[in-house]
Amino acid sequence: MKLKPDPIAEELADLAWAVAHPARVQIVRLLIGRDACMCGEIVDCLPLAQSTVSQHLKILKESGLIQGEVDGPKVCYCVNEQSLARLKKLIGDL
Amino acid sequence: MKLKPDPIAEELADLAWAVAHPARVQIVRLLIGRDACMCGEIVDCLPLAQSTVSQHLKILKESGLIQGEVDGPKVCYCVNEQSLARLKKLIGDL
DNA sequence: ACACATCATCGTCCATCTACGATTAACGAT
DNA sequence: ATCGTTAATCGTAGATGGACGATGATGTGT
Repeated sequence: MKLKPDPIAEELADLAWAVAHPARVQIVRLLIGRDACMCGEIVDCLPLAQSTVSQHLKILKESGLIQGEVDGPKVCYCVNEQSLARLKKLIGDL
Repeated sequence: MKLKPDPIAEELADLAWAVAHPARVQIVRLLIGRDACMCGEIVDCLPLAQSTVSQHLKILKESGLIQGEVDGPKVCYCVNEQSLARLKKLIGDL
């Protein structure tokens, strides 16, 4: 009767968690819209301190939804299409 | 350049937040699978205390994803198809 | 009225989130 | 080598989440 720990439920929860904050939703949409974006631009677009944005980026990175490429002193972020597709599928299949 | 507070980002974040926990994902799937379910059954299916499950149900209810109908001393929960569809659309449109 | 069952709420504890300023690390340019 | 830029990390503070047991509220049945 008891449900077992469900890996898919956890995967979905983790991905959903990544977008469970307005700032992170905006970051993801920003990256989708622009295809790629430097960290500084993202900071400029949000009413948050640089360190706070960096934390949100870290959360998104850990979820796999986005990835960052170091480009000299800058970091260029873009969405990970596979993870995004995975999120869409898991939600869509609910 | 600054993004304005985005109502849709907040709506998405709120709905995503509702399913940003494995137990809540399992509850939602349970309700989808059974179409409707008493609170007690849900408690029996999860390895959590009754009060904890009740809290998760409250969160899901506040998000709009599920709704509960009082049926005597029991409460029958079911998914709110509209909210679920809304979540799917918001995620799908990302 | 009373006992029982069902579920919500309260109080508590610990962990994590969110936000910030300050600092550090890494790189380019002069 | 040093300075300025960029971004991550550290440290901190306050708020919230998640878990539980205990209690309260509501309704059913005897």
